[in-house]
Amino acid sequence: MEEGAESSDSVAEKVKENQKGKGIVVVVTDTPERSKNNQITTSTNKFEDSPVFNFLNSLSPFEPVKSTHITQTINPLSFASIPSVFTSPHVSSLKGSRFLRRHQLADPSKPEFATDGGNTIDTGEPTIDTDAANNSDKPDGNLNQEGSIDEAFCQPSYEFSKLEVELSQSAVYDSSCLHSSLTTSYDLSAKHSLKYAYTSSTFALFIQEASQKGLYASGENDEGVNQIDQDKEATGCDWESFISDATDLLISESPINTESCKKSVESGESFYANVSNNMQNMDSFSAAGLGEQVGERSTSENPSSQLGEGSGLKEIAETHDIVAGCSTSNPSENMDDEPESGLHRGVRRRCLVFEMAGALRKHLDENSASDSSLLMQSDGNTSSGDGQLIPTKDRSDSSRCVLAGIGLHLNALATTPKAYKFVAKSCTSAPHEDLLNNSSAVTMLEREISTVENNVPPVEDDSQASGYVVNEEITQSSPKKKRSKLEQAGEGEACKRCNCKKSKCLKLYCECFAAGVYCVEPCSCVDCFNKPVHEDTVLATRKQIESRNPLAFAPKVIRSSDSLCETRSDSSKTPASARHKRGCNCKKSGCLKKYCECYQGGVGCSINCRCEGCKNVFGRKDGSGAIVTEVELEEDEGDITEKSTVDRSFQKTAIQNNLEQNPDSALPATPLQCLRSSVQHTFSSKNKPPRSSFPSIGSSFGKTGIFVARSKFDKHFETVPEDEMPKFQGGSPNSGVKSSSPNSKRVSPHHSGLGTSPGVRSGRKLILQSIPSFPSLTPKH
DNA sequence: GAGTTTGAAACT
DNA sequence: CAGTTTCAAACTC
Repeated sequence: MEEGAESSDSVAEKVKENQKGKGIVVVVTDTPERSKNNQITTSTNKFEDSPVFNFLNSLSPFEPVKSTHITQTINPLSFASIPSVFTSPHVSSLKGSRFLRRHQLADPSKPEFATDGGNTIDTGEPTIDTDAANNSDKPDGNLNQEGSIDEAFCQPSYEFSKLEVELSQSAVYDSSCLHSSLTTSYDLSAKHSLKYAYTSSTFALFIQEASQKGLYASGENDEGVNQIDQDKEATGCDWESFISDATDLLISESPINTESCKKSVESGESFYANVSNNMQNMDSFSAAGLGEQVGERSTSENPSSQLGEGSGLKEIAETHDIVAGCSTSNPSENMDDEPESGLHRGVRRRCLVFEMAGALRKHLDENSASDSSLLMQSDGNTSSGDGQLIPTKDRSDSSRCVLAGIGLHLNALATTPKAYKFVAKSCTSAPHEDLLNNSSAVTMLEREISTVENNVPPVEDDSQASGYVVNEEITQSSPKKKRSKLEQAGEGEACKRCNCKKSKCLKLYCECFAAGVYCVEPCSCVDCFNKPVHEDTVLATRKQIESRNPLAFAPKVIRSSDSLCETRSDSSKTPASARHKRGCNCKKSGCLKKYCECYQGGVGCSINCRCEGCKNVFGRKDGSGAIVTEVELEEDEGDITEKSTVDRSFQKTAIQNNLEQNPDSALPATPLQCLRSSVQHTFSSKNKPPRSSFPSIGSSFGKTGIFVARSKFDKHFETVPEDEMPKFQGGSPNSGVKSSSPNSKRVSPHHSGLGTSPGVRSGRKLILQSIPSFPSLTPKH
């Protein structure tokens, strides 16, 4: 295998053989561009002739290894191992210190692709040695970096905004690296020029084969690409802007490549699109993983890498160049292809960038990623693969967020007016801050949704829909709502969230926390720990609280039967359908003020209540109002359809009863609306939904993973509104909990939920199944 | 906006 | 489980 001594021809032959063995190579050679390959080979030959090459050859020991690696690397499974091989100093000699740095940066991509890259390069041709060396170096660097990356990822979503710029930059940088790695790995002998030369279709084919062979990395990339595209269309605006900015910066930085970059960018999209199309098979997860990794890398990016905040675009540009060089392997080669390389670079950047974005999104969307973990694991990041890592990272946000808020958030938001407000706030709020806030808030929601989806496949669609809806609200409708609420209602609350000063927003005192939502700007809390940054803390606290009271985050107000409403609702006062799970202890408010959770929730007091002098408009404990007994509840449960009616009636009654009300409240335009509408309507009373109401609703969902169900709820809500709720509770371990309430308050809903009406519940049962997602909330377990 | 009231949550 | 304290929302001025 010692190629150094061998003539270029012999080397070429070997390369061919190796390529064939790989299979990937075959594809390349087969491609129409084969001529290019020839060219490349010639170039490589030239390169071989070069003193540098000779020098490298003199260092032959490395080369042999390369060849060996190649074979090994071929195995898709052997990702990690390969990289180590080439940590030779050669690279440095050839490329100089600069490369070293970059390598690290560039490397990140390799770890993922490392196997491929290493193989291709090594097998490919001796000339490539430098590249291989680079690659080899890269992997190591990557590994190290990855560790740092993880941490970076851990950063909360909201912080993410801060990092965005850096990320975008770094992402670009990384992306280029990734690309290079991909291309290199696949190109093998063909080399970079060929890669670039390849049409997207060929490339796609090539990738496909590779992917089939087990080149997950490629898959990841592809997905990333797809995601990117999607992201562009869907969410991506921000990302795109970021990316574009970054790219622009980069481009500007590297005058040489500017045009090419632009072109590449343009073509790049299509290119990736093609690739993505071909690659769709790949696990989305893997792609996500890449994105994360990339992002992480970029973020974590070694300081050495220089992307450092201020550092500069220059460095980035350089890195790009370097990366490009790496990918192409030899500067000389690049020289030939420079324009292309430039283009590719640009493409890479952009694509990568998008990938990141896409990956990130995916993470958000796809939290599960269990599968992806495999891929990720190959990296060192892997842990990411674990639910944990994922959560920690962006996803962390998502997952964790989800965990933290999990279903609760959405539920709460959806159901509770506050939630609604919350969303609106984020949307409406001022641009910058709002964006950030929104992002965080949205992300949480999305994440939750995504998590829910992940956890509960069936619901996915719904959840997604809900998620989208939420987004829409935020972006579009929310403002209106906010305004309307805020203005009309005149309540500053819409914007406001919590004002915790001593609880650090880690206790149920905090509405946000109770609702399973992170605190946002509008919050005037002090020393707030209810933020993505402190996800761990939040989760831990949650667990604690839950351990004490499993239903702590469950909805306080349980809607039991609608039928009751109808029957009893006649009193008009009773939204009998719903009851506070624990009941109230009002002594002075007469259950006529929001101090009373029952009143707040728009429900009548029940047996569970220990209130004194109850005058609850919605129903008195004594029974004057509509008090629902367990039996009644159970009976009520039977009718799903009734629920809707009940809700309506309840809403009406609530509205009537409630002096305060926001017209808006009644209108849940938001995606969550459905839930809200049902719920809110009940509360329609004021703009603000009673806090309890939110948390209760949201919480119930959240923990159990109900969240997911929520989407269904929303949809079905009308048809089978309450049933779900009760079920949850019933399904939830705690259903009994309520009963445990101090006064032996029993939660009627509970009853209904549990055993009741089998027929109706079938649907619920499904939901309940999804509920298990609850664990998902605490992926950390 | 500051202060008071209120009752849930948390603590003992 | 009961009593007390802490807390933050709701409310009042």
